Amino acid sequence: MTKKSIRLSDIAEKLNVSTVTVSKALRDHPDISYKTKKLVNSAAAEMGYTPNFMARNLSSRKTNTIGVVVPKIAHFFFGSIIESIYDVAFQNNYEIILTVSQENAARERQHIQTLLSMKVDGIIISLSQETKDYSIFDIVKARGVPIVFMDRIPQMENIDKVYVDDRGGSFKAIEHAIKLGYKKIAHFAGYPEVNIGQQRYLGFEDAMNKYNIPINPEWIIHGGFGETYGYEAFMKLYRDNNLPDLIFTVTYPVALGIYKAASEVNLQIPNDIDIICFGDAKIQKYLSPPLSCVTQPTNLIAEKSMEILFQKINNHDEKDTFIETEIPTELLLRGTCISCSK
Amino acid sequence: MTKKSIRLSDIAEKLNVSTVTVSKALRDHPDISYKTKKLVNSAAAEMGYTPNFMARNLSSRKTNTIGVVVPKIAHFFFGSIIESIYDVAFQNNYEIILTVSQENAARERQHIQTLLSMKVDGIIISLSQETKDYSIFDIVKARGVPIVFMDRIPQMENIDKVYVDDRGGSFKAIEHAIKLGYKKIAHFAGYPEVNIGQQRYLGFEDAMNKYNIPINPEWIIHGGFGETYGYEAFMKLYRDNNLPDLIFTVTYPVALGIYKAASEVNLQIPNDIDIICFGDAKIQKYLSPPLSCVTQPTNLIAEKSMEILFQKINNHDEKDTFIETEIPTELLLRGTCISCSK
DNA sequence: CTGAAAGCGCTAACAT
DNA sequence: ATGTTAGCGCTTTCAG
Repeated sequence: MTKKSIRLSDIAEKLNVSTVTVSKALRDHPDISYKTKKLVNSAAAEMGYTPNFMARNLSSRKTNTIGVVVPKIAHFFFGSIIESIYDVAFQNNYEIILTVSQENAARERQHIQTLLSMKVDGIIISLSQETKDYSIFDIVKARGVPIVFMDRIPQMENIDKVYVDDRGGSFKAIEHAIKLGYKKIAHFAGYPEVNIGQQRYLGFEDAMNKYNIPINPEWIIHGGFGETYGYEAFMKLYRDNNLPDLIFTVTYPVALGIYKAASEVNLQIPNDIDIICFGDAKIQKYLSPPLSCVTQPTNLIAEKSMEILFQKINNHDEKDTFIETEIPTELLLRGTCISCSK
Repeated sequence: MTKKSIRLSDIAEKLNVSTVTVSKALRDHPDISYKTKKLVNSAAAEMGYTPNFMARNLSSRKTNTIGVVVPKIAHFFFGSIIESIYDVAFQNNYEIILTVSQENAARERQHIQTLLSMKVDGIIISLSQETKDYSIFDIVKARGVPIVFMDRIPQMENIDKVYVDDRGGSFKAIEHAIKLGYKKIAHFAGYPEVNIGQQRYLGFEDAMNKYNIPINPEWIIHGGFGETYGYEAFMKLYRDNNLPDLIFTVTYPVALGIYKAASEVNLQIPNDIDIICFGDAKIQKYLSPPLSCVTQPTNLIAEKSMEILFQKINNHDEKDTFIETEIPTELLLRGTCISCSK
């Protein structure tokens, strides 16, 4: 069994003061004299005192803890975002309770319940790709727990959200490609029900329309956000002998799938088939050729989300104003989509 | 302010029973009749009851929570391990408190303190690369909190640990290379103070010695575990006009740095310079050529660590037996180190 | 099978 | 500047 740890009262007894004095001294409360504080602190250090968060939180009703819900971890985008969130939390003396939905809506719901049980001070969430039922968010709201939606956001009114300029970023990529001379452009579009799938498609459409390039419906392929989908979608077009000149993918793993497929059927990137994707990952620069993309500044997404959350946690008067932040993207050209050989 | 949530006593009052009855019913305690349980459960659901973890844990002295400390998140190896840990935890109804040391020893220490404060039932840790002071682990031990060391383990006696067969894996890789005909083999060896650096070096040495191949000290380069180090170490050898035929790297990011450097100076992999690395990452198969490696089965590492931890949490009698598990590795040959053109 | 009493370790509010 | 009282919401005895 876990050994009994030192309590406030143990220190108090030893010093012949009350527990309240110790409690206040340890928290640097102005009530307490410098001398007493020093005494208490050294006794605490000497005795190896560690505060009990459960007790502290129960009586203070403040946990200094933020709950985070993400669909995945072992993925560059979410990995980077989580790392930034941890950095910001650490700087502000907050702890993170990280939960992973594994793209599963039921699990996501359960995690949110747990976070409420844990009395987190606020929640940051990026939705699973199958989340349709938003009722849990009403519960969160009813509890008065601030929640910020990040990147994968629900179609709801009156929420705080941070997302990248998916539509504008896609537009930039396609416009660039068109100016290069590309006309036969396919889009591997992920799930249209998820906001990022939808918005990125719209950006694609905007650009095609602006330059009066017809969209070939056979070249708009829906599926997921992963490598397998990219691989298979490519193979289908290849088998049908219906390959475009350029493929714009909704995420970089989808592009990775195409790299694999192209190499298997001995097609050269970027000459035989060119690619550009949405989403930045360090590994792209090690690919051959290095993959060009629309960047998603993960650190900005994380920092902005945390900033909004802290604001909501600290100013409860602002309960009825909602903050919506769009993070700008940039076109990052590497070894693909830099010229058109067609 | 966070709204007041439903309490046990609210349900009790409504049902005209005691809070104890409600508490027991909700936890499916055998004391309570089926009829009462049903009544309580439906009332709880209807009223939107969420248990308060703080209160529950404070009185029960069990948190069903495991603390995890890792050096990084946005890294394939740790990302995968963490994901597996979350899976196992979820299946066993445990929560994870994940903390990130960012390879910083002071931060790591502070995180461990926090986990103790949070009264986690157990800890799983992979050390930062600069951790030298092990005294905090004595505190953990004194508190009676089970702790399992994983992959990056300290040089301590009487601890539970899980690690991959670094030495044997390295040996396998180098032996394979030698049999291919390679003799001029360099090793980018990371930090020799960290166990993985040390063991992987020893495996390299074992193989070289077994086949009587002299080790060129200029080709043993120490540094870190990241891309920059790989890049710079390679560039140094290149500038000195002192390149080997094959480089064995301590991690895959180091190999990535070499890919980048080689491409900059127009050297072809694997013909001009061949590579093999320790550590598997999905992206390796998308490199050109696909990078061969010694695998580290992340799921096994995670599962085994959790298994040991649960065992320690549940059987406190086994306090003085320590479990040491070595996870076997395999050689995964892709596009490098598959023939020797020298 | 049910409930009354006590307390987990801490902090907030109110004295002194 | 320090202490007293009360209570956070729950579970654990132990009595009925």
